[in-house]
Amino acid sequence: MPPADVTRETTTPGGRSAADTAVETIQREMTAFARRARASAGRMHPELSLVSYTLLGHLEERGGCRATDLAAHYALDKSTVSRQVAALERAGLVERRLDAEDHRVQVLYLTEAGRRILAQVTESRRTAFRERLADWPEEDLVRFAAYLERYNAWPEGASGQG
Amino acid sequence: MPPADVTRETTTPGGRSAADTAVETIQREMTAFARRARASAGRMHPELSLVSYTLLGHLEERGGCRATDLAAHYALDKSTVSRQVAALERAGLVERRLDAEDHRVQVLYLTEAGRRILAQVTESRRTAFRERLADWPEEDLVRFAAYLERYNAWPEGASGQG
DNA sequence: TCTTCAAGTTGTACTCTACAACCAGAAGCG
DNA sequence: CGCTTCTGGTTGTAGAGTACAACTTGAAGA
Repeated sequence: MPPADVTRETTTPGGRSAADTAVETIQREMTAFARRARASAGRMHPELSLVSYTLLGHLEERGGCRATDLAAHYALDKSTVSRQVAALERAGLVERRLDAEDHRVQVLYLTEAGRRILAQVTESRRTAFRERLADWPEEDLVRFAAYLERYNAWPEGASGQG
Repeated sequence: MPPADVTRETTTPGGRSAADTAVETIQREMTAFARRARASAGRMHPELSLVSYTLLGHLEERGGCRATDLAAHYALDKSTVSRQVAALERAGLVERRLDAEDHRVQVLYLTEAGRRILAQVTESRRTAFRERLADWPEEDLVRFAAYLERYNAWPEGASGQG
C-alpha cells in the first residue's frame, strides 16, 4: 500500500496524509454499511425488499414512469425491472397503463395500497434512523446529510462504487 | 408524514426541524448507496464479491479466525459462511487448519494468493474511491469519515438498518 | 415497404442467503 | 464410564435478485 501522490496539506507522522486515511476509512465504512443494509432491511420489512422499496419510492416521487426509466436510473437490467414490477403488480402495489402515444410503453403508477405500504415502511425506517441518530447534534446531522448527498451525486456509470 | 415530536433548536419556515430534514436525507442517501453498492462492486471485481472481499479483509486483519466468528461478526448464517469459505478455499485464497485443542473448529488463514488478490482489489477500490473524492477538501474528508464510523458503530443487533 | 430501433417479456443460469436437518467432537453430570 | 447437551460446521432445499440472450411487438426512417 504505497502512499500515492496526493498533494494535500496535512500529513501525519507516518507520512500518510490525513486525506488518505480518511478516504480509506470512508471506503471501509461504506463497504461495511452496504454489506449489511440489504439483509437487515429484509429482516425488518419482509413485505418489501430494499429494491422494491426504492422502486416504489421513485414512482411516488415521479408520479409515474416507464420501466425503462427505472432500469436506467438504478442501473438494473430491464429484465430485472420487468420481474420486479410484475411482482409489485401482483401484490397490487403498482398498476400499469398503456401510453396513448406509444403503444409499446406502459406507464407505471402507485396504487392506493402501494402508497399506503410505502408510507408505512418509510415511517418505520424513519423511526429506526431517528433512533440511531438520536444523540447526534443537529449540526452534525446536517453536515453528514450534505456529505452523503455530495458523495452519491457521482454519476451512475462512473467507476466509483456505490 | 407528520412532523413528529423532535425537540431540537432550529426549525425551518415549514415547521420541520433541520435535524428532521437531515435524518430524512441520511436515510434516503444511505439507502440509495446500499442499493447500488453490491451490483457495482460485482461489476468491478467479478473475481471477488463484496462478501468474499470483506471476509478476506477480516481474515487479513485478524490473521486467522473461525467460521463462526465470521458469521457472528457479519450477521450471516453459518451455512452461508460455510459455503463462502468453501468457495474461497476452492479458489485457493484461504486455507483451513484444524485446531489442535478442539477438533471441531478449523481456523481460517489467508493464503499467499488470497493476500495478493485482496491487496489488488483493495488497491483498485481505493483508486476508485480516491477518484470519486478527489476534489473534496481534506477537512470534509476527515469529517465524513468520522461520521460514517460513528454511524456504523451502532451495535449489530439493534433496530437501525445497516 | 423494408429495415432498424426501442420497450418489455421470457428462458436460463448463477450467486447469495436463510432455515432446517444433520454429523462430529467437547463438556458436564449422574 | 455413559448419557445428555452444547457447539462448530456441512448439506439439502428453497427463494430472492440479478444478468444475458433470444424473442415479440410496436414505432420510426430510408
